[in-house]
Amino acid sequence: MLDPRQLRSHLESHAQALGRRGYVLDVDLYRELDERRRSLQVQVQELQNERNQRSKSIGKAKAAGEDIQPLLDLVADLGDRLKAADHELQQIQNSLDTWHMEMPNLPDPEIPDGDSEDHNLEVRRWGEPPRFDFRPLDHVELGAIHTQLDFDAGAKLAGSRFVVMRGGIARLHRALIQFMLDVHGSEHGYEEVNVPYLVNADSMRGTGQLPKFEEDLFAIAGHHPYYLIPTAEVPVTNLARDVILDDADMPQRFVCHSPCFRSEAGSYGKDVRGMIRQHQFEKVELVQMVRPAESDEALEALTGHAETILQRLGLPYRVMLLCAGDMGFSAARTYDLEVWLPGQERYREISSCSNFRDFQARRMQARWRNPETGKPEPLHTLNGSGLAVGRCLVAILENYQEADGRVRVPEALRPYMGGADYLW
RNA sequence: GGAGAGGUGGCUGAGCGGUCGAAAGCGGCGGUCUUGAAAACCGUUGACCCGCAAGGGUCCGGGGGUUCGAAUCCCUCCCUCUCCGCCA
Repeated sequence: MLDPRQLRSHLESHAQALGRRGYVLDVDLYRELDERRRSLQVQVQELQNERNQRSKSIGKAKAAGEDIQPLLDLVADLGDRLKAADHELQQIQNSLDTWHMEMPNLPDPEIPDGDSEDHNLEVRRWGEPPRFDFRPLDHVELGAIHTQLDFDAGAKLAGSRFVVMRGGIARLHRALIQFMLDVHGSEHGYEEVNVPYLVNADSMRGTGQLPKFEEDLFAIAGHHPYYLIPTAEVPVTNLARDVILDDADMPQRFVCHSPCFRSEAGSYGKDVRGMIRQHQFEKVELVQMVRPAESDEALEALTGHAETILQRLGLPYRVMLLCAGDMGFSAARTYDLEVWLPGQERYREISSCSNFRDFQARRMQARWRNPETGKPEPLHTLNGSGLAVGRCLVAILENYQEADGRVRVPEALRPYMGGADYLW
C-alpha cells in the first residue's frame, strides 16, 4: 500500500509514476472521494465530541443527584445523526481502502520504461553456455532415460503440470535444497525458518497476493479459510505483521525452504513441456526486513547471495533489471536471475529478487522503532528466490549432460550425494 | 469430537456502565549516586487518524446490539490455553 498522505499531497506525480507500470489512476475521482471523506470525518468527529461532552455532564449531574431528564431530551437525536454520518463515512472509507489495496507499488525512478520483458535491461552476465559436440537433450528426455522424471505418473496422481521424481533425480532435488539452505544459513547469515504452507487471507493481503490475484492461488476445499502459499515469501514476510521491531533486532534475514503452489491461471499453453512451470514446485526463499535507509544496498546483497548459488553450481546466468511494466504488483525494483538452459537454447528465469520498500510493510503494519525519532515507522521488506529448486534441477541436468546421456554431479553437490560424481 | 478457562499498552497483569487511554510491575529512555559498571532512588514512557498549530477523534481479539454514555451488559465470529478422546 502506498502512503495515503503522500498520495494525497502528490497525486499527479504518483499517477504518473503508476502509469509507468500500466496502472491508470483516476485522479479526479480519487480527489473527490478523498475530500468527501475528509469533510465527513470532521463532521463525525464534531458530533462525537458533542456526544462525549454531553454524556460527561449527564454523568456528573446524575452523581450530584440532579434531574437528568432535561439533559436526556437535549441529546435525543444526537445518536441518530451520528449514526447516519458515520455510516456514510464508513462506506467512503471502505471504497478508498479497497482502492488503496488494489493500487500497485511505485516503480523505482531509476528502472527502465517498458511494458514487457523485451524492455528489461541486462546488467551483467556470468559463465559461458557450454558447447556440446553432440545434440544436447532437454531435461524431459534426460529424465526419461531411467524414468526418473515421470510426467505421466504426475498426471495420473494429480493432473497436468505435476511430476514424480525418482532415484538420483529425487536425491539431486533434495541435495539442492540442503546445499542452498547451508550456504545461505552458514555463509550469508540468514536464519533458517520452517513455516506453514497454508495461510489465512490476512497473510495473503499483507504481501499483496490478495485482493487482486485470487485466481492465481489455490484455496482449500470445504469451509477452511486457508490458501496454499505460492511462495514462502508470504508466511515468512508476514512474521513481521503487526509487530514493532526494536532497532537492535534489525535487520532480520530469513531463509526458508518450502513447496509453492500456483494455479498458473492465464498461462495455458505456456511451458507445457517439462517441469519449468508446475502447479507445485519447491523453492528456497530469502526474506529480509531492513531499515528503510538500507534497503537499496540490501537488494544488491540479496541478489548476490542468490547468484552465489549459481556460481557454486557452475551454471551460466545473466542478471536482468526489470522494466516498470514487467514487475510484480508489490515490487519497486526487481532483478531477475536467468539461467542458461541448453534444451531451450536460452536464458530462463530462476530467481526474482525484489525490494518492496514500505509497500508490504504498510499493508501488514510491519514497523520498527526509529531511534532517531523514537516513533514506529514502516520498515522495508525484500525477498528473492535463492533459488527455485525445480528449475535449478532442470539447469543442472541440461548443462551437465554428457554424450552418453549421463549427468555429472556438480562438485558443490557431491557431499550431499554420497560422493557420487554421476547421477547414473 | 466432548468439557472448561481466557483474549486489555513493547511484555506481564488489574480494572463497581459515567473525569479510564486505562492501576501496578517489567522492559525502554533521562537523571542522581559511582573512577566506571551494577544496585538503589527520582522522573519519564501507547498506537493510529484529521490539522501548520492549537486542538479534536478512534483504538481494551473482529463484527453487531443495548444505552445519553460500553474495556465493563447482550449476541455472534475468530483465536489461545487446560482436561478427556482420537491421532502423524
